[in-house]
Amino acid sequence: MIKVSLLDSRQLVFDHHPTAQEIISAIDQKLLGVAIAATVNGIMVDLSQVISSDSEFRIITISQNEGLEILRHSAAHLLAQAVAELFPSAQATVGPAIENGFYHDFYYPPGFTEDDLLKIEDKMREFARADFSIVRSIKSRREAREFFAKLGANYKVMMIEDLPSEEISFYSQGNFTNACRGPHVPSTGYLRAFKLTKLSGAYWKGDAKNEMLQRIYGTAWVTEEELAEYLEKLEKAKSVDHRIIGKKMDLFHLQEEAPGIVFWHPKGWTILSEIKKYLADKLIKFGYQEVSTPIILDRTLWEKSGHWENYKSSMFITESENRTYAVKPMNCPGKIQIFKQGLKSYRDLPIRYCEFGYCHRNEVSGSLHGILRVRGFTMDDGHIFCTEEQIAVESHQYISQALSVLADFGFKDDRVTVKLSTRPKERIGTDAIWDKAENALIEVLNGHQISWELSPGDGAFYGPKIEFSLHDSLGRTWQAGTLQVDFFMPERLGAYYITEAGEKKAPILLHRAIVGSLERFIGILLEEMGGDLPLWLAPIQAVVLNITDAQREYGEQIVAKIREHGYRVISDMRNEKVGFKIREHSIAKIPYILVVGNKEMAVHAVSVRMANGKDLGQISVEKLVTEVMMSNLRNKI
RNA sequence: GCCGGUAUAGCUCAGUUGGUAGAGCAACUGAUUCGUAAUCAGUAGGUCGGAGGUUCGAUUCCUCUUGCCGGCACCA
Repeated sequence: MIKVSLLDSRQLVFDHHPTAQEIISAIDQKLLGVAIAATVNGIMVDLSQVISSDSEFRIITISQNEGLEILRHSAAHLLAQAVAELFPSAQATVGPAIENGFYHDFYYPPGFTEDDLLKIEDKMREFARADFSIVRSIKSRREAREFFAKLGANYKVMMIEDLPSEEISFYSQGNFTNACRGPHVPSTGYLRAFKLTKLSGAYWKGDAKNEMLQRIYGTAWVTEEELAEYLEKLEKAKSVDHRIIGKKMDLFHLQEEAPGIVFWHPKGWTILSEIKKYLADKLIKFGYQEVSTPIILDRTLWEKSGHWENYKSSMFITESENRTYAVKPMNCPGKIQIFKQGLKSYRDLPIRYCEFGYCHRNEVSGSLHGILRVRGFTMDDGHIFCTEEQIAVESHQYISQALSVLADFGFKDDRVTVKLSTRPKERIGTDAIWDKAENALIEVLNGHQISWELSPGDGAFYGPKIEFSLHDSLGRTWQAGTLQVDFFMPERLGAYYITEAGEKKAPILLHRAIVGSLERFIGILLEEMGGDLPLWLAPIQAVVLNITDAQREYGEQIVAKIREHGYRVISDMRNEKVGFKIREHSIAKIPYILVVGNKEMAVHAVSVRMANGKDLGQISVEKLVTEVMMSNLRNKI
């Protein structure tokens, strides 16, 4: 008895080894065929190949993800087929499956328009309805090259040259044939739920030095329901976009005169200040001393540090009285100047400075994104001057501290991606030093109960780094915290300490941040919480509203009383109905809505309603501020 | 920076063969004094992102430009 498991968790049972055709006919076409794949002599193939040969084979089940990947890859082929039909001069290049969908790149200098996208999608549906069989065949490298050369498909010829194998598999559907590793669904009719989503440019081989191709993105699912669900999810994610929340909650704005530099409104600045206060307090407890360094520094300092050479084009430069200055893109050269004041002994190390430095980087225009990627940002920057022997302990502490801080904001391990970025092509220092630094970080990472991944070549020019990344509402990742080992900068800037043996030696510098840019962190936090900030971060923590003018004076007394206890409270004594006011403040996400009417005034109390609609009933003002709100404040999250 | 979009009232958006613009919400004024997510009526509000061009006439067509959006590339 042979069991065949399908993606929708049905099982088919055969009393003999079924052929692929038998399996396909046993599957209700309205359900799913892509669930199955087969192995022939242990090599995974797709059913179209099995149909074309009489080999013995064994049915295996594949995971839903693998099935979807095959489906999406086939959707990319369908897209290429449609483009080939409608735009014969467009040359197809690569078209892989990606998370939630697929894309395909084309060399097509005139460029596609959004109208073209609709036409292409229609053509794809037409071809899907035609239900072309997808048939696999093999060509030699020479045959493959000739095949594409005849079509004038130069990019395909280049791709063939790059393939290691001499035997190249091809897939045909209708009159469209493409080289492809496969596997694919058996026929185009399996593609039922797909949609082209966006149009973009992308560099050939991902290199900005190469020509730009046209990239068409799409999404594909097994069923129409799943497709609709996915599109709905995307819509929903848009509603928690930090840019929209920021506007609705009146937190900040950006304007044309300062692209990428934030105007913080009172409420937004309150959030930033609270986070800064929290972090400053934590850092003191972690053994740091807070400092502040100049925002504008002479060019010669940046030349010594190496930034002038490496990042001049993205630094803001200013001149005065024949001197050239740069607005600081980072805080380390400044902090090194503080370290250099006075003579330091090995006994003083480690020295930990922290600084909430306001840095500016002239990021290229296309990279700006709300407050997640800006040109002016506040870093929770910290620098540890230490000996080589202290690297491990300090790094270890940093990771524990970073994880605990992120957890305080509600980011559990699964919301955080940890990466180790190693030596880049452009770098300073010898390989031996890089080996040492990278190995030190690997050891530290392995000493923690966290999963991490390697990101080769992504380190800074002066050292490797550990990165903590967070995700936005659409799943894009943004770097937050980072720890960077730097063997070079203190030396370049002439910083040293006196060793036990009485010699001068440059300290190791650990650059580290936990939330990174406060701007970015707030953006992510807003998206993560959908704007529902915990009490300690809420810009306005309570609002007192009256029912009629009779309680106006009483209401103002309550406001004064709550404010005395240090809470951010406002009054709303407008001549409006209670329902109207409650609605407004609920939308504004004020955690405590306090209603005062004659009943409350009589017993010196307030009626407490939470923003989420929960009614706590009448509570005395004293109890509210000393117990109810206080206990909520203690819960960080 | 590159590719493709996009910019209309404080906000969200309408506005097609080119004839100087509308709605809802917000704001303001008046009435209403009300018990847990929208009381009613009225008023005001825009050199249609900026510059140039075509035209008798441009929010609309063309060119340039700036910001923003989605990707690509970049991210010390």
